[in-house]
Amino acid sequence: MKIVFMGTPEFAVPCLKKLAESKHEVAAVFTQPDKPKGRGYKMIPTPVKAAAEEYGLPVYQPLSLRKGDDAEESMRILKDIAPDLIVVTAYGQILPKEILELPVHGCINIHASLLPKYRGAAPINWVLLNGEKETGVTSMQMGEGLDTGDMLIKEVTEIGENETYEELYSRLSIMGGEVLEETINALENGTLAPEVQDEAQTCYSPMIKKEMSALDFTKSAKEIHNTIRGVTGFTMLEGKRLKVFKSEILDKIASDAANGEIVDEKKFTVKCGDGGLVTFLEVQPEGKKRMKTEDFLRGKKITKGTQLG
RNA sequence: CGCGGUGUGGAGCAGCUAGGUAGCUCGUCGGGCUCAUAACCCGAAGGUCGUUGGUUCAAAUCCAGCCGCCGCAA
Repeated sequence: MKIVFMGTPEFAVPCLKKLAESKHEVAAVFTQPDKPKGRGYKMIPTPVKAAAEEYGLPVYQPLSLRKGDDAEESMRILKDIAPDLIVVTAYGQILPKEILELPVHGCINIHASLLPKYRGAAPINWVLLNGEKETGVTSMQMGEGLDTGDMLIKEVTEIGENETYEELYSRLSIMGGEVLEETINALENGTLAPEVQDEAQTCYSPMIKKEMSALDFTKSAKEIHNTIRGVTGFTMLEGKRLKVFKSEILDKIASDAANGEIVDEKKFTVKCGDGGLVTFLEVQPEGKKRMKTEDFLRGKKITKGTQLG
């Protein structure tokens, strides 16, 4: 089949690789325009662009597919290619109806959740924030609504108790590639069984905002742990920002410490709102590298009773 | 040229804004103690102080450029 791929972040790369290494022809790759990013506003190519270039695939980066000159240009290119299928994985743009209906087999999307739950932009974060026990990847036939299309293939995986966003993200992206492969095989064999999403079970996962990662020690140990896992927590230690990448919940309950107080300066354990205790395992001080707590504590002395936040 | 921080033995840091040949916690190696231990005691190895140039009798410490890493911001 002649396929056009659309995707942007790291998550989409395994899908692109599967396609590029398959017997199918990847006629074009669409990805978001490069953006100045990070210190010094360096222009960074999107991960998908970088991967596409490794395979020598033609890359297009229209500002928009819905309006403007870029949209018209893109439409012309797509019509010219006349793909049998368009695969979309975390592209970051809404496709207009003309494009959805252009390929013979329409457009297929790989989504990082068990639809119809967690439709939307940030399913992986929200699954962790909500402390879900399992999640997965779903492929679907794209319709006009956001993540509302008929489901094709679904794969489930368990979430580890201390699993973080980064870890789950990379696992799901690999699963995404596998689900895509299966979906395309089934499509070719005519064995796909589209399933309509049950609207009653729907829930959305909106984009993450910066404030959401601030640790609120009046909340329970579980909520704090889930915040750290889902969006990376941060708090203030002696007036400086401290990011928290990894943590674990202790079985013990704190005695009489205040919320957000360090109760074990040897392990960096903090008391939470419900009396539960959370130990930070990996942190990053302002202006410093990310490091394990044990390394951090070698250089920085913290004392029992210090208040965070 | 967006703002700011930082670069010191294997790891994390101090020292630097009062220039004078490097220190702490941990790790490593050797030995000891212990029923035993990731515990404790004694000892050792290991650093061109990111890089280039400048000031100086003398620079990790002052000045300039460069490189790298990080926070904020997008």
